[in-house]
Amino acid sequence: MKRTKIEQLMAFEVPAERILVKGWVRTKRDSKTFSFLEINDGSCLANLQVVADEKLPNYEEIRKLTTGASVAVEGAVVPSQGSGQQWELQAAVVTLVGAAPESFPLQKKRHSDEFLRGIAHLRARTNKYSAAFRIRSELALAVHRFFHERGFRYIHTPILTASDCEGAGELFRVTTLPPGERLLENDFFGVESNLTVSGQLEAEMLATALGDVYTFGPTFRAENSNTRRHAAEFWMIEPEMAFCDLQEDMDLAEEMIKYLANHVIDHCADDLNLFARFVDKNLMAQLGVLTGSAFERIPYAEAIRILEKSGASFEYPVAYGTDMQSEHERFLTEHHFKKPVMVYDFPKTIKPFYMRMNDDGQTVASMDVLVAGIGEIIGGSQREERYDMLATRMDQMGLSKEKYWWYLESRLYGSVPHSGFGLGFERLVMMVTGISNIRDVIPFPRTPKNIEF
RNA sequence: UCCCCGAUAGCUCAAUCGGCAGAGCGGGUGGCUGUUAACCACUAGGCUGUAGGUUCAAGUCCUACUCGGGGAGCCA
Repeated sequence: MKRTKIEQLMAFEVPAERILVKGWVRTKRDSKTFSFLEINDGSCLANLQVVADEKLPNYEEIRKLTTGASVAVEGAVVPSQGSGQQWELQAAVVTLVGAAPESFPLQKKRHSDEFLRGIAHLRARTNKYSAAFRIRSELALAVHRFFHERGFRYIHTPILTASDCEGAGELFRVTTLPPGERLLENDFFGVESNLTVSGQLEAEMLATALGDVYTFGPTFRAENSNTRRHAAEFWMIEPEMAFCDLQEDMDLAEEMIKYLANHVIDHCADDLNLFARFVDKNLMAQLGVLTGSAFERIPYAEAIRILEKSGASFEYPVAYGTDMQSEHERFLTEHHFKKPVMVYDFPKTIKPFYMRMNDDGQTVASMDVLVAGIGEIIGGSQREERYDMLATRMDQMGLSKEKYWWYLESRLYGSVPHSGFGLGFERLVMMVTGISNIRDVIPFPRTPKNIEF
């Protein structure tokens, strides 16, 4: 008999004579002559209540089942006599698939996130983490749907690269040299190579061929960051659009965030409800603001003026020409505007070489999207498409035009205005679930000194 | 990397001024009950993160280290 997933069973409209369910025991309650088993198979948040009667030939064994054991149950789906669930499974056959000794660390009680991080191989069996990873899966699907519906092509950019100065942080070296060997010409690629910190430069090449493209893949940063919103390995979504200016870039960023949030609201109601009840009481209100209001758009210079006139006391001074600190970003999005804010046209001195120079010669066509609780969730820009201007900027910032010859050359042949941005996928999952630590939205997170699982 | 906080039973946490190491949950045993964070009784479970130091006496005070959390920087 083919097994029925609990998610499907919960949607039954009429009883069923015989079905097969397989899953893990979440808890067991014993009566005098029978036992209730709560079975979860990961297909949804809900458990299935199984009624196992003492007449079953292996009832002695069932009586000894503990939390964590895996079982297969065959029986009839009937309306539940108790309240709390519509259906229950009247067991005809209960088979123990894998026992769980009393050392099983997950109990039917609340555990701390810190404890669960130490048992990452088991924590997905809890309500909170299975819900988080189901939402993560659903969000990934929604990303592809969003772009597909708009005629974007999904492209795969290299994970191994020789780029070493894209201005996006420290790099993980990749080598096949034995320890101690230092001769780069003997290395696999013959040059220094690293894990990618961004697929943007390659995505630009594809955008100027396919039109609208996006990447969605792993990204690696060797920064020694110890915060709740940084990981050494994370997934990034990077759309890149030909014939697109900064305004259109911001339009897409706003539309995308709203689309993704709405998708989860529409498709993950049960899982989302868990987070709204137990993780972040303000979650639904936050998502309402996110999906229901136009994002504020202000130039960097105006953001600085607002901060200067705010009267708020900041630990770090507000000054034109410097990067905004976390506290400044939080003030803008959480206190001043109370909704997502897009800051654009940053001074050229604090942004990378590839961003398009504005007519004022001082600012570049860049933008950050700031949201409450997370901070910067998107960073993007219109790219410098003018060959001479790009070459000048590379010289000014000390980049090798020889090494990036192909990037520069793309501006020589049919160059077009184009724009794109990077969206941190994990920060998106955090935003939608209210989970406050990035380590809890990645099944097996990689952070400094943490690669055990 | 810097600043702050923490580490006590399998888990979540108590332990007053430095004075006998505690509870709930989970485990085991027995009871009760169409139960649903089930309930009731009994029971086992500890080198208080590691290494030093102060003291008649350290979970508690001091030093170093390890691990964890929060904040900052870097960014997505």
